[in-house]
Amino acid sequence: MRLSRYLAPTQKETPAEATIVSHRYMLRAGMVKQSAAGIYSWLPLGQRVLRKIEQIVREEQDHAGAVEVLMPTLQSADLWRESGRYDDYGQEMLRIKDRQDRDLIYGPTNEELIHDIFRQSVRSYKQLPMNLYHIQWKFRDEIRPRFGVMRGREFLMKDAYSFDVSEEAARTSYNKMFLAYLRTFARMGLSAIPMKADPGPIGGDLSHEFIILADTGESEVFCHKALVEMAPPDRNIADDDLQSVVDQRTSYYAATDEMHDAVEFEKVAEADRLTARGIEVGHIFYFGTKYSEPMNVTVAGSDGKDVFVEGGSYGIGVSRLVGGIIEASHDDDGIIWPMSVAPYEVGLINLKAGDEATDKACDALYDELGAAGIEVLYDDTSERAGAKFSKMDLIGIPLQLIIGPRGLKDGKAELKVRATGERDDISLDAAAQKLVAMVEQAR
RNA sequence: CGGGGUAUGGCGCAGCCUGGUAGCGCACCUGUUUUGGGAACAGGGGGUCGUAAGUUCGAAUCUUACUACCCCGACCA
Repeated sequence: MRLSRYLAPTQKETPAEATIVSHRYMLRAGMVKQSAAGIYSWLPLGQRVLRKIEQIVREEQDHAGAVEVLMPTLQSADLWRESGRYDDYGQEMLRIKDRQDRDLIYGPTNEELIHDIFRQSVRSYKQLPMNLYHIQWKFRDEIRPRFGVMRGREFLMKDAYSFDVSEEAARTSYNKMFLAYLRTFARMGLSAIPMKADPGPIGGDLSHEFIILADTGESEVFCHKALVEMAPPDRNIADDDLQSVVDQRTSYYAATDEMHDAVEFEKVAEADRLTARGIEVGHIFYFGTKYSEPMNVTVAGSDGKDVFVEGGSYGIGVSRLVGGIIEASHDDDGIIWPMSVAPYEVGLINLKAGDEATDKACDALYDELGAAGIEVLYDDTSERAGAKFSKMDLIGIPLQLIIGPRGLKDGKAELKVRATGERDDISLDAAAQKLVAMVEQAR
């Protein structure tokens, strides 16, 4: 993409309302624009990151056997009356009337809707286990939205819902999601720690929050240090082995402040204790028949008798992750995107736009990298060099190729790694090949 | 929802107390000199001062109501 033809309204100054680093950088890098309290427009750079995160989530859900659907944002109030949550959910749920005076709600979550779909379509235990997910905008009318996209009112969430014929089978579904989540976050460069969680209003008795550590996190967390460095689990684990892998991950102490047990924590060797702040990026629940009973969701068991299905739900805050990743990966100059979610993989800086030789060299590399499938943000504007460097660092493009007349005389360009700040001369002829290799290795 | 605050060009702010028809920095446009880490100079464009009503010869400025947004708290993906 040529920057001269793009919408990336970066700013030198920090907007007054942003108090945390991810919000500041998202506004300064021109990724989002606030439209109302807790509601944002996603500008091109933000939209690309959002889509990349969404795609990683999708791939890992698919791989874990979940099946994608898409449910609407608006839902009939009747379904919520059936589950009993129309009255329980409170003012966080946005209620709307249509022109016929029918009650609608803007969905804060989708348990009711998915159970309705399921009960109308699935009749037999033979079709189970089944896990349906979608990635859709949610609305929760928070008392106080804040921290940019970290606690917005409208947010993009992946929510999956598992259906099983027995509690034991449901636990297998739960474990699959548990491990898929660890892989999902690892692919975004995040170390997410599963922590025992309070199931809250969703209900049930088995629940974990996935927390990434960041100084600006909303909750205080306590855990064993080993969890931070733990490698993500293997992608292919036999069903019979799931429990032992999950057990290995949950055997260490890890809890948020509301579930914290100081006595248990004391049993961890002092050098291994970690107290930090964290951001919740995922939350999984097993809730049994909490919805299937009131909504009469049954399948025929192997004995021919109907049984209530055992359910679980699994959420990932996709739009929150955009902020979360920035909180976890930035410096004083701006964002440092992991390659997997970067809006563009390579930033190409033309230090002297308008100079024939420089333009020619840059244009050629832009074409070559594009042809090789690399996503390039090409700064072809006539700004000064310093402004271009600052902007590219602020936006956080992981690899930068800097081309100016000075190096060009010797057939050289400069390759800069955003994360480390390292800059090396590289021959112009070898640049494309080298970049392709680096990008592919880091994807 | 309780407490506090703000609203003036795209962004950051001054002007308000003491009423006289809007200013600064950044950004934007033109030109010149520059040109490797957010250049300098000169010229220029852009604002019904959140909305409505009131007081007044005259309101960004005083009064009232409303709205929006931000911060702290309780609540939450």
